[in-house]
Amino acid sequence: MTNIRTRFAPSPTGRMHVGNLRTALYAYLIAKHEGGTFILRIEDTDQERFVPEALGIIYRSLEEAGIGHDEGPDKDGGYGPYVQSERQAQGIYMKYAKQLIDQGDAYYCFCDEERLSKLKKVINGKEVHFYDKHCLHLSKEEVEANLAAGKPYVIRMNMPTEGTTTFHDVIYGDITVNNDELEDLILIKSDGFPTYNFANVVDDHLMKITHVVRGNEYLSSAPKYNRIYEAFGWDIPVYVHCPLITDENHNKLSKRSGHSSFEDLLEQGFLPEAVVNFVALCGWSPEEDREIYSLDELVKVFDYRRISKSPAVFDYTKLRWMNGEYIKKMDFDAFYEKAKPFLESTIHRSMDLKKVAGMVQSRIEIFPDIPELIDFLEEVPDYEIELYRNKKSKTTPETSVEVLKELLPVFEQQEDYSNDALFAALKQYVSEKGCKNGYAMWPLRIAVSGKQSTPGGASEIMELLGKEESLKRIRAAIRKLEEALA
RNA sequence: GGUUCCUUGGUCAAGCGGUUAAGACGUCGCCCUCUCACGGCGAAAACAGGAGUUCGAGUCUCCUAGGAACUACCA
Repeated sequence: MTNIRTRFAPSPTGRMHVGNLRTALYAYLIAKHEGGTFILRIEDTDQERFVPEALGIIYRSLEEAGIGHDEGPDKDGGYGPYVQSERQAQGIYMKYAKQLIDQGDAYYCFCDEERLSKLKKVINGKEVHFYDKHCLHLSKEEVEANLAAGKPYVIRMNMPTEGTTTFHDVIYGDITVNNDELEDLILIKSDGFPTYNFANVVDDHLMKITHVVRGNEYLSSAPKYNRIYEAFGWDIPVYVHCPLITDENHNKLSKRSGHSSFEDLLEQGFLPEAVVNFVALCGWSPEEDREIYSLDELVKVFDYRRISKSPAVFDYTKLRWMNGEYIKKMDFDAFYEKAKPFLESTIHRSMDLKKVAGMVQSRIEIFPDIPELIDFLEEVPDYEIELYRNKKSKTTPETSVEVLKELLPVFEQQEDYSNDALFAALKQYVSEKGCKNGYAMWPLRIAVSGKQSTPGGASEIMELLGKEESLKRIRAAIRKLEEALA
């Protein structure tokens, strides 16, 4: 079996779209599953859209995702350079384009914008372009004269107008189009840079890419690329087109959704492993019935033939769930380190933050969930006394004052403010009074937290708060209730 | 408009001619429980429609409908 070589070929124009992340992941998994080579190539042929920071984003994102490349701009594997602008500077693309011209498969085109715009049509509010092969019919002399005069030009592929072209995709099968649908696409732009179409084909061949993994948006143009391969007489790689990832409206996931890029997600408090896991399952499913996979496990089980054809909606809610699963499985110390900033920004009084972290670990899905869960530890929020009314515990504001007043001296005398000791004291009170746990626990919890639900119960909260603050809160609650009931 | 692709519950999806049509998220209910969460158990919820082929179709073919992508000197 030949060595599998796949590549991820982003263009440095901004943040890493989750669709791109998934493409990178699949390309990586396909290679690694077979012990192959994964290559990073930078497609910076569009100077206008190029943003320098994007390079850093690409490296950082791949690293955070754990998707390491074997070859790339920073790791020469003998197929460099791995940046297209550098390859362009070496004249690689022009050399191949000229070969095509010599063969009669491509031609110079001197049409200016004015002429081109006359070929545009607007159908249903959309601009539709087509090129009429005008410059194909230029005589050799005319071409020479134009070139000598320094007239700007592009190089176009001369597509056949009769017959059909078929290409094969592992996911979608055979796709056949009529050749008259094929446009004479531009190979080299007037600034001397290659287009994506051309650079991609040339580089994939030169870098011996065996499996081309890319988004489904290229599916309809794929037959055109086949013509280029054929004109050169090159082997056509295995195509793996991945289905689109869409938003809830089934449109291409865009920046407007607020979570379209890997960086967005990390900023929102998601763990990179969780995002990778989630994105792997967006458009692919394992043979076994299971959801949680580490990257290494994915490498083992990934079978690209199980990639699905239909587009997948990006389910933010499920991502949150999955992130929660990863958080619950985190080693406590690691969790604490990640949670610390959120803990410290909401709690300023002295308290055992590790205990707080422990209470919160099974209750959050992303780290930014922490503050609103524990804000009451810093300060009791303003609350309605109706909170004291609880059907199941059979409590009302009236029963609550009574209980709190009876409990106050108990806790004033209590010296050991550990959870266990406090809970024992409460149990004793409950059994002496002959009531249900909740009858006492509920009002006490409300008194010290001011919230309907809290991470941890009354005694756990009091342990964190300590004696002084706990008593202060109980007294304040009694006052609040008495005033309201008076 | 043209071309291409897609179509199983709200969402991700399994299924590859014979199943009570999995599972997960979400939703709801119950249990556990000092509230909530975790955990456990359970429920509601789907083969877009129509013709064929076949003893038998979610699975194969065709048509219709819906959706999406592409249709750039962007990738």
